[in-house]
Amino acid sequence: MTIAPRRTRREEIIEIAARVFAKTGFRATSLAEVAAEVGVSQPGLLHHFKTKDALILAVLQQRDAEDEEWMAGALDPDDVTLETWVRVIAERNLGQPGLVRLFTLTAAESLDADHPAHEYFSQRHLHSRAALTAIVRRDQEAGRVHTDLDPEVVAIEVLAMMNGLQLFWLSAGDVDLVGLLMAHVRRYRTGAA
Amino acid sequence: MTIAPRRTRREEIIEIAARVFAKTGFRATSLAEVAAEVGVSQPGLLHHFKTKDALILAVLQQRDAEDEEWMAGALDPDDVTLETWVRVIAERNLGQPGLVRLFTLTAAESLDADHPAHEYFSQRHLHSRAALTAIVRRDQEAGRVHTDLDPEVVAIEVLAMMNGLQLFWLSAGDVDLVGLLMAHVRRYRTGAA
DNA sequence: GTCTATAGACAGATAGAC
DNA sequence: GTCTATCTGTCTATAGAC
Repeated sequence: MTIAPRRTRREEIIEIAARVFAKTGFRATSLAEVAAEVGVSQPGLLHHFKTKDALILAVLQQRDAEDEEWMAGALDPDDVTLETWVRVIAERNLGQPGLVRLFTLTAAESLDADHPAHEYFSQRHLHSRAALTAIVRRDQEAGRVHTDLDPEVVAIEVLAMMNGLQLFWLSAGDVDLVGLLMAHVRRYRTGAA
Repeated sequence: MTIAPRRTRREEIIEIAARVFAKTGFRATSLAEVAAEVGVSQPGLLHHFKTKDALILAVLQQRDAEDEEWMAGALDPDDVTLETWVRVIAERNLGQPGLVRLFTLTAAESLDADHPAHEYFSQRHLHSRAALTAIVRRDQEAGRVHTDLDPEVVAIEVLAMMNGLQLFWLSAGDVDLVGLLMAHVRRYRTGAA
């Protein structure tokens, strides 16, 4: 007899906190707001996360873990190309503006060295760049991407474009996130104009 | 006999507030922090700006006014090209990481409709896109940029790339902001690979 | 595991003296 | 134009009952 996969209160808090932090960021959001959304008292919330800092870190790590799990299901690691990688992420983000906003806002906030997620985002940026560089390099070896391009440059360009377009997309609503990204990425293709 | 251009207290406050808001953003920064840096009491600061909201708006508008004035001196409006426009802005930003951070952080914060600068940044984004689109269109007419590209798409791509690269540049320090931007923009050139 | 109560610090804004 | 004093509200975190 299997036990039904019941969502723990901790998981529930993380999910709701992600939504609330996405609106006003970490620093300007009070634990009381999160607690009210969850339906517990504010000290009740602190029973599950000792400090506010611990909560935002748990939120970010949980989201990364879910993304990683989802990516593993959506893409065969041996078969990832720059174009498939970008498409899969962009299409997923399209349906989750709240999460995009959480990361856009928290990444900017965390530029401050005193921010609890400062180190987290520094590492995240470096890790993203390295991971995408590896994908680009393999595309070049397979003849899919121009070999006279520096793979590290392509990687940072693509990531910058994703972040930058997301800000406009969140701001305006007339932005074709997936279309613009794919059009951009196609220009790295061998044989592109 | 000319009167020496004396900096008013109001201007001094705006300049210092820009620096303080750049570190922790608008919402998480207290008026007391700004006042302490200026060297006045917190009510003394509110004598010059009735509310905190009024202060951030004054800061942003002042910075825009200074940028516009500086641009007018650096570029002949009849002679601006995509490449010169991007180079001039990127090289200026290189020497003002604090201001770049102020706009990066405040733009993200202001995605919230309740933020005092929400409308300001919405308009700013639209205005930037329109202005750069016009420059690209003129480049196309002069044969400097591929005519099979949509000028609105080029404009939003370039702005997204600028914003995105600035975030990495602020985060990591190993990012060649000007070099990466110019390399990107050159790909729109007629005759580019 | 969740609550009430509260400590202790800090917020933005106002009143009124000088 | 700048100050001190203060109002009123909010914040994170803790203590301790149930």
